[in-house]
Amino acid sequence: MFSIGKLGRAARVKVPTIRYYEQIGLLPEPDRSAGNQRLYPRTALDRLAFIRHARELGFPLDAIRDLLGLSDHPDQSCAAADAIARAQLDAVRDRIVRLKALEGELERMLDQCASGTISDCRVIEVLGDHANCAHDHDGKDLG
Amino acid sequence: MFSIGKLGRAARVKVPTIRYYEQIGLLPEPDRSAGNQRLYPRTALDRLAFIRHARELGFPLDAIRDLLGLSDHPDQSCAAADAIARAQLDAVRDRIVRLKALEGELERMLDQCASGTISDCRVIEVLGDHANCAHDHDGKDLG
DNA sequence: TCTTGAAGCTATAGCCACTAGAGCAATTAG
DNA sequence: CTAATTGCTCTAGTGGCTATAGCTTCAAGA
Repeated sequence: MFSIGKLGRAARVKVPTIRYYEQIGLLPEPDRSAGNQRLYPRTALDRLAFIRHARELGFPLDAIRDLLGLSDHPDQSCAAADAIARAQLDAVRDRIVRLKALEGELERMLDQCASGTISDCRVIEVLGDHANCAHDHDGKDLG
Repeated sequence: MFSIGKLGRAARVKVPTIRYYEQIGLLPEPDRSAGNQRLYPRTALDRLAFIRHARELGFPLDAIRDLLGLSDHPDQSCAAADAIARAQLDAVRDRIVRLKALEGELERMLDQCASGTISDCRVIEVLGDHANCAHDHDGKDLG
């Protein structure tokens, strides 16, 4: 049995994050010690490591909830898990495309800056006038 | 003079967002009509367009606040504006690198999925065991 | 056994940049 | 004049945590 701190170190997840996952129902409520402290079985480590790894791959917690549900039913088809991962891959690719457009725009803007005064600063000017831009940009990647 | 709705349409910014920008001090409080409705001068459109464009380029509102402050002082050096834009470019490049690593990991995971049952699903397995991974990933791009 | 410090507990608030909704007042088009 | 649209304020919610306050429990050393 692990304390929450040991579990957190083992899975490399911060203690408040574990409590948060419990609060939103991603981790089951564990038993408590006589002094009301959480005591986790070994299986909690697997589940938490799964969550952490999926988070590192950018899956939102809702998708992780689904994946955890699937992993509890080993006999079913993995088509659903595949679909979730594929959606995540699509989302990641989408963000890369948009960020590359932003990168190009910022590069262009900075290339034109002659480091003079604000009044002839291309950075400020470009920001003030969309017509200076090469692309459209839709601002959906501003986390 | 614009109503808030006309201003929003002109700058392509949603009305509640304009009120939010006012609330956090990014836009000055405008005069009101006899019936307490906001009335904006033409200059508000420039300022709002500037904000929207900077947001589309991924600048956080705090950086935009600084840029707006700079654009109000056209005689100063544009070095500060340049630095803000450069920091934003660095941040964008950083996110692209991390997202590409995630993309590769997800691709590998999906390539290995033979579409069988959950019990031999590589997607679930890879998520459960970090040792299957090619890279480290640090989970800092999960917005 | 006592003590001290680390680790645990709950509850609340904050982060970013909005978005949604309730319930009402003002304006505008027909 | 009426009905539709737009506006107003206020509150709460989003995602995924993180931080703080004020308390209790536990583990290790003297």
